[in-house]
Amino acid sequence: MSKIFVGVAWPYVNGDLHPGHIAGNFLPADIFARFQRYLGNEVLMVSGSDCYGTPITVEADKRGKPAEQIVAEYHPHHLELFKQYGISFDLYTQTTTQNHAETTQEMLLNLARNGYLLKQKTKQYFSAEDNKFLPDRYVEGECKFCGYKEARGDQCDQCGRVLEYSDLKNPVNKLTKKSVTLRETEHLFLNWPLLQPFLDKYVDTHGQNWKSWIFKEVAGWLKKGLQPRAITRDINWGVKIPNEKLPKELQLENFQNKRIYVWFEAVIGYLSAAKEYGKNWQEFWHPEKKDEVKMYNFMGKDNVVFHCLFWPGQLYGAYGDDIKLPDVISANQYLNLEGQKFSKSRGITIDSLYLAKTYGADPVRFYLTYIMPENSDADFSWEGFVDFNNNILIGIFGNFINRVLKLSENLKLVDKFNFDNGIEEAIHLALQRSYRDLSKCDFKLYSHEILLLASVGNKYINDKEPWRLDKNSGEYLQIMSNCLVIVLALQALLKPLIPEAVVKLEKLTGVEFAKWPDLNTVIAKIPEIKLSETKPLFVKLDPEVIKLEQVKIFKR
RNA sequence: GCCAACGUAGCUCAGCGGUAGAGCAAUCGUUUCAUAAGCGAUGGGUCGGAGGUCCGAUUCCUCCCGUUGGCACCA
Repeated sequence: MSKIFVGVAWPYVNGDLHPGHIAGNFLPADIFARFQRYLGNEVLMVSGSDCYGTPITVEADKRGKPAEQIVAEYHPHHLELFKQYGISFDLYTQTTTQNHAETTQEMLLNLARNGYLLKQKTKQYFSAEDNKFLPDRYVEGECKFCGYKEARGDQCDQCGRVLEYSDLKNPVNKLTKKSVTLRETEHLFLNWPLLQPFLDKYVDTHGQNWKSWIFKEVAGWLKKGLQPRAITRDINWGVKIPNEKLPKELQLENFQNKRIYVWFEAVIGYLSAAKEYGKNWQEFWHPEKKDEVKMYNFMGKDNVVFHCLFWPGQLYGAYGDDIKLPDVISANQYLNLEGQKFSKSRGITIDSLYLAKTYGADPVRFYLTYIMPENSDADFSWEGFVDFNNNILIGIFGNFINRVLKLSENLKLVDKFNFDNGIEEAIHLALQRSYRDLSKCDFKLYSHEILLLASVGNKYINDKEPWRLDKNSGEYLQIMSNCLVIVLALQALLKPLIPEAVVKLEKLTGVEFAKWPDLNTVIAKIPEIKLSETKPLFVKLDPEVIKLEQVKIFKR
């Protein structure tokens, strides 16, 4: 038995999560965690709400509420969503805990002690009337490139360019429209050039386990050379700087109005959440032998550099060889909706909770995996979903289960029978390939593999036409035994993907698999089968659903 | 602008140096055990564009076009 750490990128709590978050982060992580537990490994799966940073304060200002209240409002929404989708976290916490603050400060102090921090002056927008610095998001002005009047301090929404300070004309405070000026401010920086030799080596050894596009992207960053990066900023919402504990030369003026930067702090949640979970967290993060633990991180493509470079760099810089580093970075591209980006403000979205409640968590989980954006952006379309539900999930998979169970009623089953041509091999292959795909985090491939087996089953039963035979004949028993092994194999294979449906299926067949089985284990279960009255596992959808749901998205 | 990824049948994608593949959709045929599901067959692609390397390129190289992410104060 080995230990498996599953860390999922921490989402902001400034709004509800859309199906893209599920497909890109939470679902792959959950399938993987369930798979590992199913293998008998000890899994610790954690994540939590990323509570700090400007997106939260922006939302808070917009709504005229304190940031704490935004967090308090959305965090429970996320918890409810995970419950609905069966995302099996061992702990889903938030970054506002005392434990997280202490862990973050400890890491910062360690980095200072190990000589990886610098103090540097930078320029930042300053509002004289408020007597405070403003994050770039709070500043707007005219874009130098396209003339757009409401360009944000960091980026122009019209032409999409990243803006430097000199690129924004007539900058003003977005909220009060009073003009702002650039002023010098003092911050702590992480001295990345000092950590680059370590990261070159880390990526060289660990990058083999990553998808090639991730590896190439990270290699591109290293090739350009890392630059020092600020780890504190002028804001009042965040983890406080342990200023008095820092060496004199690193102490900051006016530190009461500064906080630790979110990019630096949020990832530390992987470590602090493990501590909060308690028990044997040290065995995950400080194992006696490094290869007793495998550490996996799941995220969207926007987060790659933070997990592939910055996070391992922070860990190594603070703890040296005394800490476990992430092994596998599994990042996904984005999910679009009906060919467009998800956008809450433009209404291009689906209420994730409604989706699972209305259509069932399992059909949605299966569909999202079937189209998972692993190597390129993918598209959720209602036509695609209904088509998948009716023709693939029910037509191929559900229907096969149903017809076999109906035909097998009242049969006396034994585990001595002969496999017909190709059946044994098809099952063996499905078990073997699914194991391989899940181990490599190729979830889409895994879902396709399973459907292939159901398809083999449909062809087989069609060729054999058992309904023409005498139910008491040996040949009938033989055919149905072949079919039932396929059903049991499907049941076993689908456990990490559609847990609720598998529980229903277990009740129908009377068989359970406590551990990921091999072919012989599946065969051995045949005599244990006790069929209950067969009921369909999934609900067929009226194609009218497509239009009804699309109207909700495109009503404006 | 720079660093990367992606662009293959109507749709979703696999293939990544040797005469273009799968699933779904479409058309035709067929079965009735099954949620009118299943099975078989057929049609459908100058593999984003232009050059280049090679006996041979969807597959390697260069450039271009389109989409996406990142580019250090969004994480």
